[in-house]
Amino acid sequence: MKVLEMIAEIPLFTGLPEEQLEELLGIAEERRFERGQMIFAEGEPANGFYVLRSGRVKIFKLSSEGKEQILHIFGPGEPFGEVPVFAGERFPAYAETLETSEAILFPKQSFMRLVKSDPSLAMNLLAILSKRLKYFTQLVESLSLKEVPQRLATYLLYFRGSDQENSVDLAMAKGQLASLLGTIPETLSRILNKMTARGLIEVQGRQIKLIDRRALEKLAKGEKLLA
Amino acid sequence: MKVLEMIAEIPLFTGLPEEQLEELLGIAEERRFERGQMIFAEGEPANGFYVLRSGRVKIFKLSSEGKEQILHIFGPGEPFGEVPVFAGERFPAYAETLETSEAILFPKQSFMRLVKSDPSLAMNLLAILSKRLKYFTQLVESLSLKEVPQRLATYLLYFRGSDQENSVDLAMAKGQLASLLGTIPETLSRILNKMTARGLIEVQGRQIKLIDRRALEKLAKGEKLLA
DNA sequence: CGTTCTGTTGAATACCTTCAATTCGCGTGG
DNA sequence: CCACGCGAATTGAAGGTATTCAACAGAACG
Repeated sequence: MKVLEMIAEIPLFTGLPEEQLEELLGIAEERRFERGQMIFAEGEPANGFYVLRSGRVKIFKLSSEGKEQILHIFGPGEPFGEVPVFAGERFPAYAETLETSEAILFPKQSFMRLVKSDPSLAMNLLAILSKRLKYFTQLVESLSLKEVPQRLATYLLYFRGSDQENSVDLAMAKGQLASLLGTIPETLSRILNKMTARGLIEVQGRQIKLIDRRALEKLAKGEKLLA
Repeated sequence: MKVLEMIAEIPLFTGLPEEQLEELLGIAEERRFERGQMIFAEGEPANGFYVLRSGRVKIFKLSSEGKEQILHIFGPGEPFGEVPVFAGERFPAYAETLETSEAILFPKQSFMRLVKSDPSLAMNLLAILSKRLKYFTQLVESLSLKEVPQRLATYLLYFRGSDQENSVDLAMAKGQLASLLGTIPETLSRILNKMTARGLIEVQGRQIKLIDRRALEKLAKGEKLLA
C-alpha cells in the first residue's frame, strides 16, 4: 500500500486512474543502492528505467582520459534512464548515486504496453522528455557559448532558494559542481575566489551567499567582470 | 492528394491509419522559406511545430557576443520545433533555413488532440524525442570532453556515406561546420590543414576524402596524433 | 588521532580564439 | 567570356582562458 501511494505521487504518473497505478505497481521492482554505487553504465543494455524514491543520482559521461561531465543530477520523484526504453537499447550515459538511494525499476516491455494503452501517461512522458530537451539546449549553450564564470553565475542565480533567499546550498561536493559546469575543481576554486574578492559572493563550505545579485546577473549575461 | 501522400511518408506518421492522416492533413499548413530566412527565434511563443518537406534547416543558439552554436541540421522528413508543443510555450532556440525550403506547420492544439487520441502517434513521438536526447548526450560529450580535432574526426567518420564510401560531402559551408563542432572557421581551417599534412584526409572544397581511416578512428577515440 | 578524500594554490603549458590581412571562389553583370 | 565584387576561407601573430601537474592544507570519517 505504501508503494502504491508512492507511485501515485510521482509526477510522471499524475492523473492516472487507480487501475493503471495498480498495474504499474504490478511491474515495479524496488532497488536499493549504496552511496557511490553505479546504477548502470553507458553502453549497457537497458532492461527498464528508474524512478528515484530517495537519495540523489548523477547521470554523466566520461572522456577517454577519465574526465567526467555531469548531464543531470536527479532527486526524489524524478525518472531517469528512459531514453533506451524508446530509442536504442542501451544506456547512453552512466548513472551513479551521490547518496544512499532507493529507486523503482520499471521493466521496459511491460511499461511500453502501459504507455500504449494510456494516452495521459504518454502525454506525461512527452512533457518530461521535452523539458529535458529544453534543458540540454541550455546545457549546450552554456558549455559552448559561455565561459566558466558565466556558467557559474547562471547556475547560482538559477538555483538560489527563492527570490528573497540570497543563498545557495550546493548540496554536492565542489568537485561535482565543477563537473556539472564542464570544468575541473581547480578552475572552479579559482573562480569562486575571484568572485569573493570582487564582493559578488561569500563562500562557507557548501553554502554560497549571493551578495551582489546585480553583478551576478551581468556576469551571467556575458559581461566580463572578473578580468 | 499530393500532400496526403507526403504526410504519409513522414517517419513521424508511419503506421497511422488513413483516417488520422486525413485529420493531420486537415490541420496542416504549408509554408515556404527563402534561403537564409529565419523560421522562428528563441523565446518566441510557439503556435505549432514543423515538418520539413524540402531543403535544410539549422537549429542554433546565439551567445551574447553573437557566436553561434548549431544544435541540429535537419533535412526533408524531419520534424523540428516540437519541444514547446509539450513543454513550455516558447521555442528554446533559433531556426533558419540553409537553403530555400518548404515545411508543413502543424498547429499545437489540434496536434495535441491527435496525439492524445492515437497511441501509435504518441509512441512515434516518444521515439523521436528519445533519439534526440541521445544525440544531445553525444553533443555534450563532444563539446565538453573532446578537443576540436577529436570532434572533427568523429564527425567525419559518422557522416561518411557508407562503410565503403571513403568520402564525405559536408553539404554546408565550412563556417557552418565549425559552428556545429562548437568552434570557429579559423580553428577548423587550421585543423583541416594539419589532418591533410598528416595524410589523414584530402580536402577539395566541400568534399573530404578519408585517406587514413585507422588514424581517424584513433583520433576520434582521443589519441593526440596532431601534436 | 590518523587516514583518506576534498579543496586550494602556484607555475608552466596547451588549446583555442581574436584580430588583421590576404587569398580564394563563385555568381553576376558588363 | 571575362572582369568585377563580395562573402567564404585561409594564414600569421598575439593573447586569453582553462587545464595540467605538483604540492600542500583542510575537512570528514572511522
